[in-house]
Amino acid sequence: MKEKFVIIDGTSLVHRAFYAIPILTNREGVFTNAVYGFTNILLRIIEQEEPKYLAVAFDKGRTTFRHETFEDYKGHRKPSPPELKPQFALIQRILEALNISFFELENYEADDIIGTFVKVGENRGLFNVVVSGDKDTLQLISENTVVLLTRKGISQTDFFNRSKLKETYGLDPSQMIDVKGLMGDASDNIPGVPSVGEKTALKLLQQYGSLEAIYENIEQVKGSKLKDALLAYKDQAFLSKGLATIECCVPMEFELDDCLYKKPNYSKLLGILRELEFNSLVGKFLAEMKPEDTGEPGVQKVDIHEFINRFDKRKPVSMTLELKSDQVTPQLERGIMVQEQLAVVVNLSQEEALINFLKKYPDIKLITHDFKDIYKYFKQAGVYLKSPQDSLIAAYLLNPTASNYGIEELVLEHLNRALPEDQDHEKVLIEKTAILADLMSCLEDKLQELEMNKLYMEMELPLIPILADMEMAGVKIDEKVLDEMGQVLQDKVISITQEIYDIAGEEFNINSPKQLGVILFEKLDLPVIKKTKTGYSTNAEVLEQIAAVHPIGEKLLEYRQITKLKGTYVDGLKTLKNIDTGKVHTTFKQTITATGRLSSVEPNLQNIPIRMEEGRRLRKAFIPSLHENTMIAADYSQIELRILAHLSQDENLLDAFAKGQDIHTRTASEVFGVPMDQVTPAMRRGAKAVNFGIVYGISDFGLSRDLGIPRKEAKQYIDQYFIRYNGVYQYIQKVVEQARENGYVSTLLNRRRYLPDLFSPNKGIRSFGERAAMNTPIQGSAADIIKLAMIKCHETMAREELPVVMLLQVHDELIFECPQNRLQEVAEVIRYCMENAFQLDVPMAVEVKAGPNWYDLKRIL
DNA sequence: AGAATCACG
DNA sequence: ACGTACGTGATTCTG
Repeated sequence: MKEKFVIIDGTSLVHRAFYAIPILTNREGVFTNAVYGFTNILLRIIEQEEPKYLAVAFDKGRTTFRHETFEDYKGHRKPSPPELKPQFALIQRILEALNISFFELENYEADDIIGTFVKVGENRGLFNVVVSGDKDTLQLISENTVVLLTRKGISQTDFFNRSKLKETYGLDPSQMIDVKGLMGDASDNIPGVPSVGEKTALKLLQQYGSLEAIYENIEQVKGSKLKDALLAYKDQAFLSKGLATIECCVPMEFELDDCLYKKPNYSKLLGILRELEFNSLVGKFLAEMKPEDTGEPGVQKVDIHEFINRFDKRKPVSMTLELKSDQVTPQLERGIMVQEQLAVVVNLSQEEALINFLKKYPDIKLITHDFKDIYKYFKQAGVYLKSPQDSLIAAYLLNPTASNYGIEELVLEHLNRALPEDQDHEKVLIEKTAILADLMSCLEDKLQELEMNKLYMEMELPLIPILADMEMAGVKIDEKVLDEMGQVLQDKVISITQEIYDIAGEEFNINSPKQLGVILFEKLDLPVIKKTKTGYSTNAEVLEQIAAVHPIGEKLLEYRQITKLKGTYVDGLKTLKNIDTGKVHTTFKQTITATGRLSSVEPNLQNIPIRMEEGRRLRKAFIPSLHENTMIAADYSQIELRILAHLSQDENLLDAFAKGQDIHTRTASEVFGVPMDQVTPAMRRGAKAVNFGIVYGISDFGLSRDLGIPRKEAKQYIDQYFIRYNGVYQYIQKVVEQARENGYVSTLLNRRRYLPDLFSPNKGIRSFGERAAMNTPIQGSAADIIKLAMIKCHETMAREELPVVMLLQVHDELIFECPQNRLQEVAEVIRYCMENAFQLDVPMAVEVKAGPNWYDLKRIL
């Protein structure tokens, strides 16, 4: 078996890939479709052919013509789309990382380099495999050279050797250039003989053998038109043949050994693949990597006692815990601690030693990845940990829109290094824990550089135990309230279901938008108002319009409302209520949102109904955990518009807040040009929608939809708003402009969000990025401020030893419970902390309410 | 797994 | 002439 030399036509494969793969960009807006397609076909060929030697050739420079003779056709090669040039650069980086040699030579085409390699390969007795999308390369076929031709697209290749070529075209390899000479090649700007296509060219050559022979026997050629064409374009035919001939001795220094196929440089490769977001390829290479490829120094595994004896209490300890998660009492499955070369694995049987160790050294500097769980575990065991570092939080701050904050991914991204793959789960855990120290110091450096250290150290880190305490505290649920509501709702569901079936004249699954669509728009023949990707839209907006013309609309709206309440809230809350505590213990996620807000899951307590009275009553089920306690809800009034006033320094907006005016009434007065005392409720409603729109990154379409007014009118509102609040207009322009310059936007406390969408070629996506650029500084700054308020509340309450528990955060409000007899005192502290969390150029107003449950709340401050 | 829908700020 | 409000999570249906 001869050794294989695989020679790849990089240029033609990249072009094929570009057209075959749908547009693809990474989150920085870089086009990657050709890179992706090319890399995939390259890897597939390597896998399939197992080459000993491998080389990739590219065109370079003005390569339109091999021989600069053809005056009439001195045109240009079809220009590459502008997106393709950067992709070539990326591909060359990938090839470098793969340790694959690639070649390009000024003024030569890839074909010529390939021809030269084939010749070298033949001389050395190798078996050559040429891979190309270009039929020109078929001329290189010989006993020891075959060609793999990509078919339409790139997903498949056709194999050509001598006999396959004969079978397909009835010709020998050397005759392929004669074919080109006759028929030409538009994509290569080879003219050929006009009116001669593939069929005619093949027929002529099968008959006569070569271009020369055809002209020697030109009188015998059948068809006078064909004969005339051949004679008229004789010179052009021979020139075309010359153009199609691949040169086999380009002047290039080249050692075959340079092309030896080697293993990739994994860390470099994974770095690039990560950057391009080729996650499936990242996975593929992670899987094939061997531990020795990373050069990771080993750590020494010792038992917990030896660890305690040998560790240095001044130096940080990395820790990861595997916990069976229960919000209140997490169970330890395995714990790992690493300090420099020292590692320990703790299982359940040594739990006590672990806890005692941290009891003894509670101030030890911990490096963690998700400290909240660790804090909760030790708190439950009676140990209050301090001074942590948290690589999860740090990584989130560096890029809040990442999809994955796993240790492996972060190590790849930030350290440009891959963790070893290992079957042994424990080894992997030790490796992951060991690398946290390196990862953390890298993340800290980056935070420092972006001036985000304060945000990290003084806001997000101190927030972790506060969130943990809230989760562990939980909110007491009065199940009787839920049961009663559940029963009422259940009865209603049954009767409404029946009514809907009666109107529809048949039974169907009302929960299925698809089936519902058929009933509404086909059976009942109601007007189709809106369509979704998959069919008819049946959302509330549509149903409301149907309700105006048909009784089924009203019923469906009611059905939706009731089943939502029953399913998501009544039943959902009941299943998530903890049997031991009688409470629901939500989990606050600190690393989910793009803007810096928290999110709440299992259950989500940030979306308990309030807007509709029927749903709002659910809040009666949320009660204080002790009889003597009362619920407190403190919310910021108009925090986002106040932040807008601060950020934009708009005189009108600043003035409105300085005077303590109702902001929507003031806006109505400005937009509709009437005095404040003549603003009607309808005007105020319109102004409120405009204010919302401003915060969201306004469009006339959105506003018109929200208010149910013509788009033109909505546009007038917006124009008028921007005339009256010109500072806001200037600010929004500036934010978007700077976002485009920097690629990111920032909040008051320097939280950052990158916005690659701003650079999308897709206009829709781009406008989306622009609206996000407008909204994020506002929403994100509000998130900053309430987080500061939480810290300030927590600190003050601890210092003053107030008997109050923080239960929930709902974006602009905080929920607490405290003994009824301390209510006034506690409420004052809450309001003070919230109003003074951060100094804006407008006053901050906080409303405090209290009551026996989350529903019956009365204003007390 | 993704789409559709709807609950919240 | 497009397609659009910003940020989330839970449930249900469907391919």
